[in-house]
Amino acid sequence: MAIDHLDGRLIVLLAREPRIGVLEASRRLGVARGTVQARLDRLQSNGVIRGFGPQVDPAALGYPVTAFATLEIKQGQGQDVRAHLSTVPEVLELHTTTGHGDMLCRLVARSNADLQRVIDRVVGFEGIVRASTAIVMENPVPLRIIPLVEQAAEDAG
Amino acid sequence: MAIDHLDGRLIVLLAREPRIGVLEASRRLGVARGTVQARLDRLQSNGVIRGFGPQVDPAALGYPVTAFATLEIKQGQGQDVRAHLSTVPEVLELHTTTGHGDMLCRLVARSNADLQRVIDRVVGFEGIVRASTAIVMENPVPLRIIPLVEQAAEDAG
DNA sequence: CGGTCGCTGAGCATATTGCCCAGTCGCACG
DNA sequence: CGTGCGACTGGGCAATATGCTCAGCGACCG
Repeated sequence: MAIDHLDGRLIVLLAREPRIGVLEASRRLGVARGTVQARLDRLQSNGVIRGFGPQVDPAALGYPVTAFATLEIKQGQGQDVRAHLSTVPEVLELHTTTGHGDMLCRLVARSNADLQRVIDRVVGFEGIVRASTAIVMENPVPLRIIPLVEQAAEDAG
Repeated sequence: MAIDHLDGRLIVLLAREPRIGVLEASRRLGVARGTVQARLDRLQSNGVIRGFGPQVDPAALGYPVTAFATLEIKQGQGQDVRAHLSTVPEVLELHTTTGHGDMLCRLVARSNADLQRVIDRVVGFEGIVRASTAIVMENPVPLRIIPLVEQAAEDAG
């Protein structure tokens, strides 16, 4: 669960240059190939590295509009709402939260007009009392993990 | 920018089994290796596939608490606030939005108590008028892209 | 009709992988 | 203090994948 400095360097290296293989990574890090193999295996079985799936840009797919919707759910309808939302392709992510709303979801759409269709589909479900949507204008900090990995590596030595 | 059915199958295949190479992918898809190579190159230069970086789980790194903070910014302080937030490792993502708040950011922390420290650091900056935080309890739909890719592939043929 | 484009199937040299081994080092434990 | 364990090293090996090239073929378009 805790990662050391070498783990941190490995993850950062892979994040920056994903195409390099184990051999090249071992050269960059100055350690033996077997070490990199072992570390990678451990990080993956630990769950620290969940996988190396392709990072797809919804905008390039034709969905340039992103929005966050805060949903208020009728008591006891949580399960149904989750099932409903998971069937909507434009729902990229769904969380249940504390605070004003009960759920927060990330949506994408083909345009602002299309966003209306998506929202209608999202909230067109009994159990959702109210929805409040915030459209994303800019994304100054795209989803990132490197700083946190470096932090974790330092904390652990 | 638009993807066809083969592109869609390729992306979905890579998302499900990232470790397979070009050759294995061509076998699974029933097309020639060169075709897969060409499609992959095109998808990457298109920006549809941004890369194959490791997907790191913050929880496994020791940051099991996720929260979303809505920030209200003093007029004209946007740039400074962005720069400030980008220096905080626990800020995984930052968006500027329409609606009640001006910005929405995703935070992680080592515990609920640690979240207080993170929030203090985030809002401890002149220019941030008010912050409202929602702690994530469950994540019924983790960040996903496959359904959207399938949708896009069908739309385009 | 000619030209272009995408896909196929193949070949080839090179690089990488997965797997094995013996040897070294640091360290905790008895 | 000695022992055993775990991690890392450096090497070797067969099998596999890669990057690259090529000719052929069918579809489409001007």
